[in-house]
Amino acid sequence: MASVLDNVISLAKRRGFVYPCGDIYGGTKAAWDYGPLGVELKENIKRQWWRQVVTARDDVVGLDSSVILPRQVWVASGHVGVFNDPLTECLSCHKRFRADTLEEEFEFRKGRKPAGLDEVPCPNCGTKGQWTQPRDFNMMLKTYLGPIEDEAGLHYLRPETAQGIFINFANVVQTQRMKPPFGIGQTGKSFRNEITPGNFIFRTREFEQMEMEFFVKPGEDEQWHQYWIDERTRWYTDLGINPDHLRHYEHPKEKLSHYSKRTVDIEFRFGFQGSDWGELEGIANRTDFDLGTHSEHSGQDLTYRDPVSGERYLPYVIEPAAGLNRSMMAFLVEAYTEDEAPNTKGGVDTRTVLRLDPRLAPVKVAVLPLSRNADLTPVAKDLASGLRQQWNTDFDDTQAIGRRYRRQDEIGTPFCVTVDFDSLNDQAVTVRERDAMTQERVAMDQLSSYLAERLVGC
RNA sequence: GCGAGCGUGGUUCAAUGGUAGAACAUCAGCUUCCCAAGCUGAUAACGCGGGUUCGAUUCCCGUCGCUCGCUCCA
Repeated sequence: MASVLDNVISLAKRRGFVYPCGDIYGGTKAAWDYGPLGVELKENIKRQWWRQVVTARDDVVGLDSSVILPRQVWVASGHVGVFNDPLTECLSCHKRFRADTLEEEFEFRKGRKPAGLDEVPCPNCGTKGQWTQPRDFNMMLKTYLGPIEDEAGLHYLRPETAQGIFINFANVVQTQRMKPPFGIGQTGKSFRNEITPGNFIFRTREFEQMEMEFFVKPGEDEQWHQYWIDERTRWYTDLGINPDHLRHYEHPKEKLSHYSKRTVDIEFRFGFQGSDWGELEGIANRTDFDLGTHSEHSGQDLTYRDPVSGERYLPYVIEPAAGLNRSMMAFLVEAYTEDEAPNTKGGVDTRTVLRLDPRLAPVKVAVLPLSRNADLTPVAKDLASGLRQQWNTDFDDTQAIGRRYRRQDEIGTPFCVTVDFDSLNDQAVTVRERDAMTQERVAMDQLSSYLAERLVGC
């Protein structure tokens, strides 16, 4: 029995949302390319995020920083240390552990340092001393700038977009005259050598983030944290996610990241095997860790001086960090529905409909001549090229009209415009709406304003 | 990276140690065609490499990819 998730994945591949990367050469592990419809959907999601978090506010500005950054940035951020764990694997049960943690725990229990890993039993299965050589698991992707591959050219691809914001904090404060509380938002690709990629586009080594760092006065951080948790949750529900399919996950204190005081995840009910829920977005209180560590490592004073009180402080940071590819998957899962629809044969068909919010739908309007015909086709083509200046518009005159409606339903197109033989006389067309399948006769010269009323924000 | 399972057109399924068959989908034509209609025709697959063999999609090995597990976290 195929799950909704399976159906969504197969629809995404079949209709050109997502393709396996490097397909013709056998593929690349857990990497995906976004097809013509996928890139539209992704861009639409990004645009809605940018609107809510950046342009619709007077206290947030945007940024687009480099993907490749020097090693020192990642030393300061803690990523070189944190993502460089020497891991060893039990030869018996194949569980992996941090080698240094194993030795520390041994010392804690026995009161002395172990002579080597040979002496340490596996915490999982108890087998003693059967370990692989500890290996570095560096989560960051390396590259070398300059033609010679040496240490001096060693750079990392960013594992998060956030650091690009922190190192530009002073630039933005100076040039934009920003005063806390204020934020800097950025979308873009990040890279992590995940141990366990998978679940379609949910976890990949190359992925796209939508992050915003909101700088506040210490002491005001907790209320702003809650504010952004609420704002960001509302964003998802406003774009059509059922609140029952969302939940908040509070990270337990002992599992918090090295930079975080409190983190709350927004999770979506994806319906994965094993655990249904998966994280869409983490909203972290990063305290003054980042500005502090960059002050220290760079030697640049990143404190903010309040011009009224004269007070100097290092702002705290509230970070809503969302995964674009994940949210695209969530919107697809949420939108996917199968209806029973009567067909002309007197039977019942399954009608697959992507009930995407019109703002997210890759195609807004499809223009369909009732049949391929020397009179109808040119009229419909003209109509389509007019609409295309404003909205992403499909034109389709193949096969039967019913089939074309279903095709558009499957990719979530909110409106289909049908040009028929009456149109040639009355200068009007039939507008068919996706969800209710209602049909309305609209004069051609009114069509643009008719659609504009129904495609607000697109 | 390790362990287990799996790889046949776009999708879902067949068959076979003697070079693959169907349905749906797609495309073209006919049909004044409003919810996957009909008729005719067409395109299209054994993941890749090696071995055994007269001959491999089938057996063996390797590799690549997918799924699940190792908690990675957007």
